Amino acid sequence: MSDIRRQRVPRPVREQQIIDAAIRIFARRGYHAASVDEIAELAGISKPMVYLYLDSKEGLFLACLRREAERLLTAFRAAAGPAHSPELRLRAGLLAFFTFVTEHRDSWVVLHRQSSEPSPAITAELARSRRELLAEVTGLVRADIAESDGPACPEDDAEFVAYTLVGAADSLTDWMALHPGEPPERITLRLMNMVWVGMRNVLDGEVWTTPSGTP
Amino acid sequence: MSDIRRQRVPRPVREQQIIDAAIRIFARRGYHAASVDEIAELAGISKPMVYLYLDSKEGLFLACLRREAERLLTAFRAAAGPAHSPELRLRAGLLAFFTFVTEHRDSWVVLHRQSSEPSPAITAELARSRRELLAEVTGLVRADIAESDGPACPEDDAEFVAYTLVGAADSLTDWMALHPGEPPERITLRLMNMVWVGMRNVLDGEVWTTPSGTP
DNA sequence: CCCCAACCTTACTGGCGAGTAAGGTTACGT
DNA sequence: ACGTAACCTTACTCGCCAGTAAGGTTGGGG
Repeated sequence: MSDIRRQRVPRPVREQQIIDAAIRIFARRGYHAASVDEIAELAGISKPMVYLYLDSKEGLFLACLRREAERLLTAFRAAAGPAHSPELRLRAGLLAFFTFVTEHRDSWVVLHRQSSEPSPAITAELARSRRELLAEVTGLVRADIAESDGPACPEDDAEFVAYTLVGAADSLTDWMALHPGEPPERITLRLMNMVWVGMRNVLDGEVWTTPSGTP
Repeated sequence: MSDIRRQRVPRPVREQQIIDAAIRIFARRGYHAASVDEIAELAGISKPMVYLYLDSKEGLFLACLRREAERLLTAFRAAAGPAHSPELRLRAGLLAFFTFVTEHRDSWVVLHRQSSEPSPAITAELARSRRELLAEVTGLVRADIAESDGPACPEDDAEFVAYTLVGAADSLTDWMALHPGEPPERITLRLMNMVWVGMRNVLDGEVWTTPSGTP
């Protein structure tokens, strides 16, 4: 009848379309529950194409992981690189992160919310991308120590702070979903506000005293 | 040969054994990849028993969810309840949380690291348990506002802080796995240190100025 | 002693989904 | 024009796993 046959498309383009579709489905269903048929259908293609271009379900997932990890890290570095003080770099990095997640929610889910271990290769790639993001943040925190205090930076305290920041940011991702109006700028602002002062406390060694109002 | 026949055991006990096993497997493999056979085997029992006692795979998962959510919340409330100031209550709550996660890592994974949506009932239960934990933390934060400032507490700022805290704590769970020596007390201390001062900033309304060293 | 209820098993079915075999169609270079 | 390589499909196989049917064992109350 209506001769809308499926458009023929060159391989690199098709690959990206498949990966786009895969990210949506993997994010919705999780790795195991996602079916290659469904991904193929969303990509407007039939299943064997997926296997021809990406080898296997695992290969497809790895391709998603690699592409999105690259994107996020690039965005983060591009934002945090040029700023002048460590504080401003961290701010810019966080803003880039929240912007990225706002625009690519599914990517973040695929990258960071996968508890199970589908296969060694996937576990490794997942670990790698997380490590790289953490390393980036840890670097910023370290830079801050170096600049302000000088010596005696406590070994893993920078890492501790980085974990706290990344975890907070991840969780705030959910908060954003509940408050669609909030712009990434405001969230960044509040988080910086909340965390910047305290970071110094931790990095200078703990000084917590049982506090204010003990009746 | 050796006549170690499987012990006969009353129903309520067996149910708990099955749930224990299920939590381990669900945490390791995720909901979909976990097989009921494997759970049954780990529980020292055959598959039909699982269906007899827990109805279905979904029912089994729900039972895990309910039992562990209950445990965690109870531990949290028991710790946070008796302390005197909001600050001490929060500290005690966090300590209880880190202690719980140290002792029941799998439970936390099952409760909080499930991105996919296996079924409406599971999604609902998962959402419920998270909401309750968040509500508990939000309550502590609110109480703090009320005590110190008085009026004009910003609507969702308490919620914002709660999300930050829970996310940070969750992420620090991974950090703990990397540093097996660290006792929950030290982690709690550092987190309080890092976050307590800044919380006030956020709750009093944002006051962030582009900072210190702008060359 | 003997029976019934609670406990437990082996041995199936049925469907879903990863991966594949075999071949059809269009663009493009010559 | 026409062949060939790139693009794409229909129609399977095969294994895994949720869920079930049918029946075996044991202890404790009459």
